[in-house]
Amino acid sequence: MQLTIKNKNYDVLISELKRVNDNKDAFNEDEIKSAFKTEYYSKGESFIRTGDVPNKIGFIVKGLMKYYYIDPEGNEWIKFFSAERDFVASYASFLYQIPSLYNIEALENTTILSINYKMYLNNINKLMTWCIIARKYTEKIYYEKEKREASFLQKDASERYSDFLNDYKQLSNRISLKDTASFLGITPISLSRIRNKFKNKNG
Amino acid sequence: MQLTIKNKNYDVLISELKRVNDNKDAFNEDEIKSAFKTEYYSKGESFIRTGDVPNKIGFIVKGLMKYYYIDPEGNEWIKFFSAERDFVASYASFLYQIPSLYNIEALENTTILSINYKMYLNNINKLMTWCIIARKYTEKIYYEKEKREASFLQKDASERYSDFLNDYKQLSNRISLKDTASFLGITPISLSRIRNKFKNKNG
DNA sequence: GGTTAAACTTATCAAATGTTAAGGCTGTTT
DNA sequence: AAACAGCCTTAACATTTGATAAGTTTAACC
Repeated sequence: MQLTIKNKNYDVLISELKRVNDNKDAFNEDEIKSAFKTEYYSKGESFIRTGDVPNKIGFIVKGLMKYYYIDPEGNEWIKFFSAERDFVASYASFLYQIPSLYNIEALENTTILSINYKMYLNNINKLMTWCIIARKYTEKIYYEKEKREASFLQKDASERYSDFLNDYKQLSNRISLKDTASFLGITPISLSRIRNKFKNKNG
Repeated sequence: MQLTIKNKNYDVLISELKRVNDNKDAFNEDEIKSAFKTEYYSKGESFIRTGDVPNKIGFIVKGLMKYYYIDPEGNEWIKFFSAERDFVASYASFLYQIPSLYNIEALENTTILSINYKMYLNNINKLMTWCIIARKYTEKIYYEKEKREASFLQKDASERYSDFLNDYKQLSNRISLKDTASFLGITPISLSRIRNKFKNKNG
């Protein structure tokens, strides 16, 4: 029974890897199973803590996680959300094996498949397919950062909120106002005001 | 004579590629010369224009370029500066072969070595070394975007300006107030006020 | 040398966002 | 049921930033 569930988890990962690799059959289940282990994180538990050197990358089978910085005043600033079929990692810190600049924490009970640094290095340096996948993943998250940069440069908080509702349509109702504000780089109070304006405009 | 100059240009590129590739000798001059062509851009000329599908990536031998969005009101918002020994590209658009979302323009007379899309694809898909270099380059610019995201989330304009002076020590006096403000996501007037405050504090 | 255009500064007022404080609502704990 | 904590809203005031306008400096051009 447990085995069946685990196989399903691996199926999700394999189908995602295949998709990224242009649906070429470059992986078999045994390869994946030996590299990735299943882990569970309850709501509120951390996948990575600020200051730790990350030793793994995860793939989310089910659930939702937030990435956040903590500033000198102790405030959280969320840089990213990851949900089903996303990878989850303090990526730059993992690559350079330096302390993570941010926490990654489960917002819901979350199931992941994780691969450790040693296994990652073996794969990335020896297998062209893995290198392609790693590069494409990096390109994807780079593109997301680039879009986010553009919105910080050009748009005010109202516009960024409006974009957030579009970009994270399905996810946005799983995320609290406080966390949404944190993601937008404003205070919860400011976001509450913005919502109020929207309500008055559209109602 | 011209040949000598060109060889020097290639030397800079080769040494940079070697550095990225952990100083392994994976390139020879002929390989590089057949892939990269020398181009010159005068101050004010564009390397890529908004809306064009980028057909090349450049390596700056000498000079300085700015990357900028143009918003609906016609204002420039600078996302990045590239100078000597940097690659220069509308990278995401180049990779996906979609129209560039921003302009890249020379702030000084600039010499680059450029590689076109076809040549890039040949190399990236066949040669492991190129794949590694492309991945590392992507990782590097991703890391820069990540730092920039953190500063937009956590810091106000004064702090961002102060960080800019540190991060771009050598470059900052080659960049105008207007362009600096644009890079920081504020108006030139606002930056002028911030400078004034700094002056009064430290003088 | 004089003209012009662009860059930079300063001032004033308006709008957006932060800060502090208070109160309501919800779900949890005891 | 009562107490409590966390989330959300609202209000009042302070600060930051934007918008407009005017004036100065700088640099380029004729």
